[in-house]
Amino acid sequence: MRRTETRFTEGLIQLTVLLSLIGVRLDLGFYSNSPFESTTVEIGGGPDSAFIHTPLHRYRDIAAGLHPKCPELEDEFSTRRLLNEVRALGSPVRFPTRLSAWLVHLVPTGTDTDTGPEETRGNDGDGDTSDGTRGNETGGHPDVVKDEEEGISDDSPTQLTRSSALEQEVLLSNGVQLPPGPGAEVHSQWPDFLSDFNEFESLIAQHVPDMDPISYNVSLHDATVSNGGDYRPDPPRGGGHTTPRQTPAFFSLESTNSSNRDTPRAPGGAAVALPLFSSLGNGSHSRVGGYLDEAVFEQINLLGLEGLASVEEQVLNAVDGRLDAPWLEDLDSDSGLSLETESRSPTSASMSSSESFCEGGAMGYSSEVESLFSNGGACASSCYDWPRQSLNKIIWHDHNYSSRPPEESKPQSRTRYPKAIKQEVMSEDETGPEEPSRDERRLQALGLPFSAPEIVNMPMEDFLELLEGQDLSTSEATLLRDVRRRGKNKLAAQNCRKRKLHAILGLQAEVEELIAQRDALLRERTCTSKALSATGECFKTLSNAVLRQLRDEHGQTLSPQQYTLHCGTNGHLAVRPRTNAVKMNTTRAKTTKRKKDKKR
DNA sequence: GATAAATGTCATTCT
DNA sequence: ACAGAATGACATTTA
Repeated sequence: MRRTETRFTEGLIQLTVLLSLIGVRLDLGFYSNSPFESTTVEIGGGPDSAFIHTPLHRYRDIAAGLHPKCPELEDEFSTRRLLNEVRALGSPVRFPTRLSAWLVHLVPTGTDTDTGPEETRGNDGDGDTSDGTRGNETGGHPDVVKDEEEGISDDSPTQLTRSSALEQEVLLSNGVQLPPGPGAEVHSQWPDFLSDFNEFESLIAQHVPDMDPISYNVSLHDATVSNGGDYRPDPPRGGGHTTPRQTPAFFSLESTNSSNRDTPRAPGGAAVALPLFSSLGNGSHSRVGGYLDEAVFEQINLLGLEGLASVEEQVLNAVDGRLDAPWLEDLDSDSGLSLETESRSPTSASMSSSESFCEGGAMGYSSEVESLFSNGGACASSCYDWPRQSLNKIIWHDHNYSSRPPEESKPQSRTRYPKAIKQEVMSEDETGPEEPSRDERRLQALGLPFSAPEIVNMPMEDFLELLEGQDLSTSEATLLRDVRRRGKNKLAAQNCRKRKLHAILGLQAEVEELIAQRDALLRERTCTSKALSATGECFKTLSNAVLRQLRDEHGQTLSPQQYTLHCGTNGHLAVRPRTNAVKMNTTRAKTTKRKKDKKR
């Protein structure tokens, strides 16, 4: 019977928490790993009994984030603090790493291909020198490094100018010749592409660090580059290799029917290379290194095939999403989402109970909850309207529930309960001394020279001496024992209620925190999705532009409807017929679309 | 007087 | 064995 009651009541608390979450699972699992588990009284013996029968004061201690007897518990909160620090590092939406990639080489078709440019041969050589030059890619470009560090300024006009200048410099060093031709209008679009490519850069950046900035063999035997634009000066041929500061990484553009990738130049084909000037591998790796993996390339390939909105719109959406992302502020600010709850709770916990109570107790959880409402929990508070007033009203902090003299405990109780406050004011200031309790009256009736508080609080030894030395009758001794027992039980009941209240508040605050966290994660996901979509659109546009520059063996342009650029997981760019890709990706696209529809 | 909240008390379990 | 803490349930007090 007793066990059932305990299970029921504590189960109600859990149920309340779970219901409050509405979809958010409050995982109290870490409690089970807590050192408290060993001290938990396992009455039922069932698999969940360790949790169910955990006394409320243990929740209190856990919620406070610190337990004087179990400092190991801090490990669990240190994990949260670490998470907070990681999240404070920034948003995955804005990738600080600078990366520029563009088509540098226009290979004339026909006889010119036989005397192919130096970089075609040099591509192989670049691989030899890449290791030594790679580390200087960004080191030689303080501006780029600065962009990496600042991260947000890389789409500024000056950045584009710098990219163009750097591009020319590399071209000169590579001896790339760009004959003027009718493709000028296409080349003039490169700065725009590069600008739009900002989002895409970071995606490639995730893979390039592991790849030597070598020039991959150009095996585009079926593809050539059309005549280039005239916006770029003609660098001297045979310029040799790249300078140490600007080691380009060349992605191979290869048609899928190319049998030999390693062939420097396939017969009848032309070489084309995409130099990748990257600030990668310089220690200033993207701060979101873990966000992008191989799957991103698949996403890009998918996105590139899907009909998305215009590039400008996508980019603007991404930018807007970044600028309007309140979750960033949440992460940066000391919001309710802030995991500083753990860092502050110990502070309040370490505070003596007398401090927290005598000074009004408006700290610790109260401030945390207020911060939840004022900062982080905008959505949370709107969706889950916790009664703020009630929260503020009943949040108090007594991390020391042990027995104390009633002279100390009574004011606490009066502070907590308005009725008691009035009672105190009336009794002491207006109506004189407080009315004696029933036990007090009984003691007075017996003529015993001890007050009830004295009997309750005196040491057991003194109490026993009192019983023996006063020559009391059995009933009198029983009365004294009862008075002492009731008095102690009264204090215990008060402490128990405080603990229970505090535990509920702790769980309530935890729920608030989790709701705010969920809200932030949802916003983060939205922003990331926008950024990914924009990146895919950029990639699509850039791919189309690249394909328009290419020619097959018949001198025909590669139609973007027929071919597509494919990002390999190793960083390779390959030209592939679209039919296979469409077939292969259609299923994935449908799956993705179904998922999106489900979310809507 | 009814009601809800606060508080006290009892029974029980556990340390 | 006993004191005392903890706590659910119920009783009492109070506004």
